[in-house]
Amino acid sequence: MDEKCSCDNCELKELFVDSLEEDHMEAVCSSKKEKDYSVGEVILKERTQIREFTYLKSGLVKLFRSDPSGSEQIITIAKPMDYVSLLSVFSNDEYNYSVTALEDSVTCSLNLENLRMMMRENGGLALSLLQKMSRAADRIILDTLEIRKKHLRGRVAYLLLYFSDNVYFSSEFDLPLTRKEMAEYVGMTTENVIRTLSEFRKDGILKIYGKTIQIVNQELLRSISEFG
Amino acid sequence: MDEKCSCDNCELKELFVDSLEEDHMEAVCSSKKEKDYSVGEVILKERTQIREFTYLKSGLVKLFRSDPSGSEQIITIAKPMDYVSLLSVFSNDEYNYSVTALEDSVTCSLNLENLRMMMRENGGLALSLLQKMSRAADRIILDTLEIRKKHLRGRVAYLLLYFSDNVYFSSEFDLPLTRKEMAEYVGMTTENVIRTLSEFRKDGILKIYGKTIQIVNQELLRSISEFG
DNA sequence: GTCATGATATGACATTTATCATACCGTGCT
DNA sequence: AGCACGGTATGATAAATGTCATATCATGAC
Repeated sequence: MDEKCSCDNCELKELFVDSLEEDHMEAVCSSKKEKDYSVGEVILKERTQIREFTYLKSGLVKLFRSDPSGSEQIITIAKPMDYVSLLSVFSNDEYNYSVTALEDSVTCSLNLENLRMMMRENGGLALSLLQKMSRAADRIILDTLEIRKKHLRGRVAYLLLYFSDNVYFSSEFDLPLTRKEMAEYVGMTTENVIRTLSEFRKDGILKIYGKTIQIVNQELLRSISEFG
Repeated sequence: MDEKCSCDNCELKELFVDSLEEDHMEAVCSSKKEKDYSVGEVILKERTQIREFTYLKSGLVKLFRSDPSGSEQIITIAKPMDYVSLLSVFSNDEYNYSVTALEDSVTCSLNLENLRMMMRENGGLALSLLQKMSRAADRIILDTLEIRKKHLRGRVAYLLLYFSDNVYFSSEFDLPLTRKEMAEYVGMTTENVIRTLSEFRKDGILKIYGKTIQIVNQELLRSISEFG
């Protein structure tokens, strides 16, 4: 909750900047709600009313669905600008997925009705937003298909490379997920995630110190991800 | 290819009707291209330039991706109003999926640049379209997660019920997919699709006459789909 | 510090699923 | 008619994956 207007250093501003006149920008800025979350906190919960359009300013989050039986499926891991609500904000009354923070995160929310109104008045804004959200949905669909094609080793490799290439930009990083969550993301059991990581370690592909992963043989990991 | 304006009986018209003034509606109508496809024909091909916004007026299509290795993954089966291009039209230069007709189908295409322009000028249209496309993308994501949770029997049951409940509205229908395509959709092998169908027949759940399926024990099929 | 708890780890085993071989059937082609 | 071809079908077997049991380790609560 920031009283002053902090939109100037918000990455989402680029969407609005060409689209909105100054006075509208003021309106956006004054109605927005910024919130801080620490690791593990729930950002939003499935089956609750959608009243806001939420996007991620900083941090890392997981989107997931939970079963009556208690099991969870992770839909995607999203970083800033990957997560600008999801499509359902414009087609559903209730969220059909939950979001929790994997790292300390900051979100910013706009009143959904206001945003709809702005979009109606300003097609350029609508189009920009559509494009952003399309990219996110596209990535989810393609990633899911990609993962489904692979065997266990390929799935784990894919996930590790995702973090290395797209989130941390380093061959060494701290996993933001537990082994269980990794399993929920790529659709396998916790034991098999652990086993596969151990195999990679034994094969000299990784060094593992608890949650810290160091990718030693990137070539090999990449070829396992693509097919192995 | 229709010379006269046939938009009056197009289901998509509802999107435009409240949004566009008469003269714009004329523009849409005159620039649109309607095309007929018969079973098996390619409607669009992945890795080709996106120049049009395409939606399905009638028929049934499959969206799929193909591998260098030759294997195909079906992303979704879509009927009219399920398929209004896909999100990528607004975020990509090239299609990342192909579409072919499972039944005789009619598509209608608008020039994408024109549509963009209309959306920029008319936020209401943009918002309506966003909503339609959101629903489609949402369904793909949720279906994929749903299918991933299930075992073979559950997957086949789910697929059969999809056709019965959402496409043909009858307990007896002709499968628009080969067994191989069913396998490509739900992520299993052709042999196992066939085997599972045979099991269902032996268990008295289905009657099978080639491509014609009759669901005899719907209760049981439904419980297998949910979990069994 | 001790305890409880959940995460990580590994092995043995059961189950599920894929692969390979083979056969049959229908359709279109000549 | 005869043939080639792709779809359907089934069984035997191999491979991949899940389940269950158990152990260790780290962490936070008290």
